[in-house]
Amino acid sequence: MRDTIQTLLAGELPKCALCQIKHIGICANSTEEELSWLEDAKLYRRYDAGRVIAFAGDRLEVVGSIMTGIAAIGGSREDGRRQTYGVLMPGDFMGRPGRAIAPFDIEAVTDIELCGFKSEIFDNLLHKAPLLHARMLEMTLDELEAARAWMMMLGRKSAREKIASLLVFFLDRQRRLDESFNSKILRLPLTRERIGDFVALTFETVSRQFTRLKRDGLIDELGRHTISIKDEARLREESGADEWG
Amino acid sequence: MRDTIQTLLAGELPKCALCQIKHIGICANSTEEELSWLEDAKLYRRYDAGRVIAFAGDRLEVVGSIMTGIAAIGGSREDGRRQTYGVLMPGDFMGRPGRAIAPFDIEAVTDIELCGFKSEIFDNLLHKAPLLHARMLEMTLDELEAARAWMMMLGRKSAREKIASLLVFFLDRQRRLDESFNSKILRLPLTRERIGDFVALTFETVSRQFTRLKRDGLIDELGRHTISIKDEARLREESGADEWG
DNA sequence: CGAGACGTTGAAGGTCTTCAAAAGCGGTGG
DNA sequence: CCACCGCTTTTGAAGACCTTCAACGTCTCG
Repeated sequence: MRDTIQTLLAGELPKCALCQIKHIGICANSTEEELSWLEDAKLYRRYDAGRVIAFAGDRLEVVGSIMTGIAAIGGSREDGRRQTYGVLMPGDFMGRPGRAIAPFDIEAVTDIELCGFKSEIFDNLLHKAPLLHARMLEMTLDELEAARAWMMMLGRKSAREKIASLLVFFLDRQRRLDESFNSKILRLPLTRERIGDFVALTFETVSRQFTRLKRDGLIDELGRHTISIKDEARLREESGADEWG
Repeated sequence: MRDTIQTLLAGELPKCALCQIKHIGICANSTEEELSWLEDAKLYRRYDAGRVIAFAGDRLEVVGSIMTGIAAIGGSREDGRRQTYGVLMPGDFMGRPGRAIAPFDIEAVTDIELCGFKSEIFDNLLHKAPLLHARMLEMTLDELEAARAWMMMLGRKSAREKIASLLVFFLDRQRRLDESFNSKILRLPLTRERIGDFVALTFETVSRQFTRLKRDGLIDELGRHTISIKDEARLREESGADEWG
């Protein structure tokens, strides 16, 4: 994070060629020409952990790809009930093209580095760059699929299944991000409350389920927010595995 | 339905110009040229009520726009738990472009007429018709937004709020479909069980909530599957209205 | 070290589910 | 036409699961 700031100050934007997420991001399928357009337009942004990047209804001036860190998309209601609708992790795209108003809250869960574009400029690029457009559609369809798989969990799973599902979900995401990574150690930088927002449980229930999963030997907690998966097969089984393929 | 079959046999496909959903469907923004391509490629399909159009994992040979009727996208698990992820109503697009395998079950809730395309042909059209592609992206983004709004309901709403939400949802959809339509009468051709799949409740709980909403004077049931909205304001209020704008 | 946020655990209570029975509705065939 | 069957719906009672309320423990950081 200090590196990035220095880099920005020095005016040396990291090259796309060196980008960690170029093979999974919005730019993954673009031609050299399209990439050069993107490279010219991009601007890095940082958001500190805990910062609300946008409240539902806000204009979102900058859209773009998460490079590092995690953001959460969610909503809340007057009485305080909250629900996380999805997470944005490295490679994911933040913001809706073609509509500047954010439909939901977006919050930086950890520190975030964004490879961003002013939203009007990105919209223009989208129109003149067909492969970028196609990738956008593909990613949106994937997200829709993921959102639907999530519904089964929200609506029909027990508390234990929900927590197991969450762990499997993040484990798979972590692995997808770094294919070489096959560790059983999961970093989960979320408070119990935020986990509850995610799977629609109270933080007390989340806590209880964690202690039971530990007691049953499926997982172990190494440090705050660091989980060791002791029995992945059973964890998957208990998550009601058929979903989110 | 007999009409349609005869029409098909006679080779007289209804013209796009006369189409009821042309202003909301996938073709809504296309140029004359793109429309002519679509018109040449289109083929009508009918599915009877109750028919499973595709099971999760099936190849979906035909994709396209729902012209009349309702389809449900959902999933189920070995133990019988089921969840509906979304409905397809006139104007909605059925099937995922670029991937022939259906990720979820698709079932015809009522009789359906589909303005369809063989999936490879549609994919090709999508590549050469930029406005069609843009519309596809727009519709997918809308669906994603709707799916996320739905999550708040699944995760955080009480049984009563869920049923109220469902009624408001279908009322709004019905009105959007036919702008002139401002009736307080809602046709809801779903069994209690299917409603339960939708909002993640058992059919018994659905039934109980309906009788309470009737008892409280918010709604009335005219006939099987026909609901009169007696107090729309309160129904909206009780649905926890901020969602699905 | 103290304050504040986060986490754990217990007990009580509420909401929804499960199990069960009966009634309503629609279609079919005698 | 009515009796009968299956499917849907309603309603009740019991029970499970999660939440709520409350207290205490733990970690981190000024």
